[in-house]
Amino acid sequence: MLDDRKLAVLRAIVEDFVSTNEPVGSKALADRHNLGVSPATIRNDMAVLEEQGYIAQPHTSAGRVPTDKGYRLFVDRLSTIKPLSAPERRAIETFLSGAYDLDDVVGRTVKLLAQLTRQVAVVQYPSLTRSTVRHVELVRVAESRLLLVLITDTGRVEQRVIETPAEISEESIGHLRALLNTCLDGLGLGEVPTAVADLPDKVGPDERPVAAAVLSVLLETLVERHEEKIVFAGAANLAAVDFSQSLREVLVALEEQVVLMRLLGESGDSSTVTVRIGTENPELGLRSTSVVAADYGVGDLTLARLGVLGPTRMDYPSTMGAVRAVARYVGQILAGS
Amino acid sequence: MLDDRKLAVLRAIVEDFVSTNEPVGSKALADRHNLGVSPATIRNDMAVLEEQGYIAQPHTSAGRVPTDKGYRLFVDRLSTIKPLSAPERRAIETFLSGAYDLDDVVGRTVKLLAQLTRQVAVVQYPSLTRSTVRHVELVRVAESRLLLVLITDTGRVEQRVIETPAEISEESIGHLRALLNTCLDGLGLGEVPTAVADLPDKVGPDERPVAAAVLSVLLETLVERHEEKIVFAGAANLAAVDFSQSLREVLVALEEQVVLMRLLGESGDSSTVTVRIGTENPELGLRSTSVVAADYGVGDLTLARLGVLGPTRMDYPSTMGAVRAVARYVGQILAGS
DNA sequence: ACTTGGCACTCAGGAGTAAGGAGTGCCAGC
DNA sequence: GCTGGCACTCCTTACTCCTGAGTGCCAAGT
Repeated sequence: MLDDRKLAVLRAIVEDFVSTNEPVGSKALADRHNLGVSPATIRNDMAVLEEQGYIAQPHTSAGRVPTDKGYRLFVDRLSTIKPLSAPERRAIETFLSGAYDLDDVVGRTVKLLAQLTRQVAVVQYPSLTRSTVRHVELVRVAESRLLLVLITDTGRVEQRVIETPAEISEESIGHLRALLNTCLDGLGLGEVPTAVADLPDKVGPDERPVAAAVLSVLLETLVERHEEKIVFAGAANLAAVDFSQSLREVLVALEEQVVLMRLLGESGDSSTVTVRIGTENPELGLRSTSVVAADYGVGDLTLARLGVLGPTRMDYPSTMGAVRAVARYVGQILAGS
Repeated sequence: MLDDRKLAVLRAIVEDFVSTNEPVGSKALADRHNLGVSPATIRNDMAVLEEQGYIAQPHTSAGRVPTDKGYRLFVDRLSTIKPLSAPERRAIETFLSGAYDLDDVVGRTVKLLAQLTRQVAVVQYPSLTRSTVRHVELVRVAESRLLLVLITDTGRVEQRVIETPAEISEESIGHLRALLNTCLDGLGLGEVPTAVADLPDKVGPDERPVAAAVLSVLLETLVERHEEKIVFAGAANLAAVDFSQSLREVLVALEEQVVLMRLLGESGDSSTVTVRIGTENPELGLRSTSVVAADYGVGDLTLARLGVLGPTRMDYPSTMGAVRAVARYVGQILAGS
């Protein structure tokens, strides 16, 4: 249906439009790319491409602009992910390895990705549900107040205050702490609820109310934090490209955790980097943006996702390269800490 | 120099300009406010006000617009902070009291303030240096790895991993923990360094290297986290008002922690709410924005600052009211937790 | 059957012009 | 010292015209 030359024309249109941000015409194409044919021939090809919905013209006598469908074809078949340069890789590595806790890793990652792509970067915190328990700590902070600290293997630390129904001895706390740790050590957080279900039966009757209180807070922590945390950076980069009046809509969307969540989407099945273009996007108001996202994790374990949001008119090969590279390095950093 | 009527005229100009965003003329003033004089008289007053630098006209034959100096006079002498309505207060209270840890309090506060003022809200995390130690915890997470958890009275929890030079027994850890807590309990964080200086001398020779390692990490934590964390929300509100091309500059400034820091400024000496207008602002690129900020804290103790950033053309009385109210409620919430 | 040059046509965007109107400054009178 | 009147400024909007990039189509060439 579309021969090689027509595909080459489409690729050229995408590339030119991305770099110039202006509708590209047949003459310009013939000049800048050596396709070996005359503008008239290109015009014929363009007519076909337009008929098939890959390109469109803003108004009758203007050049052509890729449609979402056109970008899709470009991403799927006409481009390859562009790896970062060696200096860029080194820069990423040194910048990320300077981080000293999870917050810092995530914070640095999102800034880095924003800077690298000159777009808005979005990073999801490593999922709690897929981590395992490294340690549980109980600390008495007042007569009838405990602090529960939950440390996971991904470096995440959750803490919650527990109001106990009665005063408790240091002894009881020690007992409970030991019990919890033997019970939970190394368990996936998803398994915690079943593992601790019988905890109150294992302690003496005096300690039972306290154990129950601890338990309920522990479970609550797992549930409430299930709504994952997610951050973004680089909003200023939005102002650079011309988003006309929809800029506001984009900013609104960015400030809504739930929307960001949906934006990154589900873990991609086959390829490492997934791309969602324009109207493929679930959100209204983000119809003119694309999202390039990838999973990151330690080894085979996927922990969360990160990605980039920008105008549909973006440099996909480079952006995909940056996202993939950063995802990998974050995984490495997390594995090492 | 400026009689009462001229001040009234200035006030009217500020109010009208804030609500309409258009240069205000003498006729409109006479109509909308009943100043009891004719447009011609107002014109004479306006000429004086302009000569003194309180107002300016964008071009000959346009209405007048307040200058930074004019806003300053308005804020200082012509307006009073507008208290929030009872429903608003209730909404704040219920919304904030739903928070369950410090991160959540700060997160909710910044969103709330942004929504309330329809501008960009900025909240600084409670200062570590002014808090006191509530509890120090040492947890063994591996053979030669400790986790140091520092809990302050403001609910802030800092944790750091310590690589110990040698293996250590649970016993030693317990000893060190006890020592640290008796040493530090209730102390201001600023006093910690001197208080723990002689710690290695108090333990047995075997434990000395471990104690030293713990100590250095503890001090490091205090220092590194001194660079305060600060967050903002409501960037979308910027897009609503017309910032022309400087929007980008504002967004850039917002993403820079240091700039945000300077923006909130020093704790105000006399009044509760401080206002910095336009060029009074230290940052280039924020020349057309104003910052309304206030301290918040528990009781007499100032913990940090929060505020709002918006166009110089903002509703100062309402904004100041919102900032003051939110600051108070955050203090209450922190005191209660 | 495809490619090519030629040509008439379309239409967005900029320049130039004109009318309208809001607002001012000044002056003379009360 | 306030007020109405009046001439003047100049921004804003609307309208027109023109230019040029780009197209679609056709007939001729390979």
